[in-house]
Order: sequence, then structure tokens, then C-alpha cells
Amino acid sequence: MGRRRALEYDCAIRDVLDRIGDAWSVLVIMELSKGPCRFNALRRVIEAISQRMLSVTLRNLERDGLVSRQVLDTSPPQVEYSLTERGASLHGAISHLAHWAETHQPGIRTSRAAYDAKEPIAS
Amino acid sequence: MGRRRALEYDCAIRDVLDRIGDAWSVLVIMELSKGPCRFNALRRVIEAISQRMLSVTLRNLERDGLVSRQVLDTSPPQVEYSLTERGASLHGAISHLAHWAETHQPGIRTSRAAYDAKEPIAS
DNA sequence: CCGTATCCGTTATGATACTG
DNA sequence: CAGTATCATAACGGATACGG
Repeated sequence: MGRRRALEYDCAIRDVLDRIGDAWSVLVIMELSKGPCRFNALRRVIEAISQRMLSVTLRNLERDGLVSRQVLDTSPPQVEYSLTERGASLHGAISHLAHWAETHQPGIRTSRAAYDAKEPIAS
Repeated sequence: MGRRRALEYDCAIRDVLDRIGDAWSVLVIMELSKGPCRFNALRRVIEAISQRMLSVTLRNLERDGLVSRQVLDTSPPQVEYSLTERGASLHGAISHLAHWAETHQPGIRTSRAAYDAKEPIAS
């Protein structure tokens, strides 16, 4: 079967990872932590994201109360997204992990290279 | 295309989430943080994990230098897994996120319920 | 401008069977 | 006990076209 929800496992951390473990949520949260942003503006910044995935990602974040959606009453209707207080606090927790990642990335890359060297593609 | 590596995005946090974002890595790290454990013992504890996924998960964690693998010279050969120092430090970073998750889970569930109530399955 | 709906290829993963 | 190989399948995500 697919990957998601392999186990409910009433573990709070799973709830969070199911949300931010995907490819885009973290990037969106990071971007919104700089300030409110409109849909297409986000698209331009994250550029590689498809319209569909940005839409899905934002909807999920909004559903969890991490992002708020504000429809502006302008001539071409605009929609502005921003982090809620909860989203901002999550951003803090993520930053902690991001700091760990930056600190250990060199070591991890070294480990990977060493591991791969021992197990060549062909046997 | 598939889900993984939608964007390389030279962002260290992605490297970490690509590793621990999956369903099992966090559970394995959590379990090993309690102390060394053998393969089938892990299987029993995490119970819902398939043999294949435990194998794959452990291999990836080992590749990143987060887990060490020790073959014991016993009659039926046994293999003991344990967190490396790096793995232990990641566990610390995860714990921080886990704490956030536990703190905010009730609020998130409330938000989800409210959101879903507004958008019924049938329109 | 801001999305949603559909189609469809790619990938992750469980089941099963087999090896050391 | 501790894995690996193969297969089938469900889920993910991009492209595209359309709607508000």
C-alpha cells in the first residue's frame, strides 16, 4: 500500500510529522514566517512547487490552524496567507530542528559517502 | 512523479525531514533512545512495522550515522542496534518537536474538526 | 488572481517467500 | 535470528484544463 498512515500510533509526534514531513509545508512555513504572502507570490518564491501542491499544502496548514487565509476585497481578488500564533510557535520548533540539521549535515554527508563506498552499486 | 525529492533545495532541514519524515524512523529512534535493541525485539515493540520496512529504516539510519549496528557472536547470530552520539542528539531535537506536538495536539484536533465541519464530505 | 478537478505516471510499502 | 528478493498495489504529485 501507499505510505501514509501506516499506523495510527497515538503518538503526537506522528501528527506533526504527517503534516510537516511532506516536501512543502516546511518551506511554506519558513516563507510565511517572514510575513504575510499571497498565493502567487508564494508560488514565485518557492517556484518549484506546482499550483496543486501549494493549494493542498496551504489548505492542510489552514485546517490545522497553522495558517490563516484572508481574502482581500480588491479588484482582481487576492488572498493573503499568514502564520497564526500556533504556526509561528511551530516555526520556532522547526528552527530548532533546522539548526540541528545545519550543524550535522556535513557529518551526515560524510557518513553517507563512507557507507555508499562500502556497498557499491554492483556487487 | 513520485513524492520524494520534489526539489533538491539546498536546505539542510530537507535532508533531515527526508530521513525522519517517514512513518518509522522517528519511532525507531524513540525506541533506541531507551537503549540498544535487537532486530526482532524492535519488531515486537513497534509491532505494526513490516520486516522489510524495519530493515530499510535501520539501514538508512545507519547510513546517516544515526544508528550503529553490532553483530553479536552468539549461537543464533544476533544483531544489536543502538543510537550513535549523533542519533542521540537528533533524538534531543525531535523531543523538542514532540513536546510541541503534545502541547498543541488538542488545539490542532479542534481546528481540524471545526474546519471539517464547514466543508462536509458532500457539498 | 486564486484556486479545483481529472488524468496518469512514479514511487513507496506491505505480503510473501527464500537465504545465511 | 536477521535479513533480502520479488511482486502487486495504493498513494503521491505533476500537468493540464477549467471555474469563481
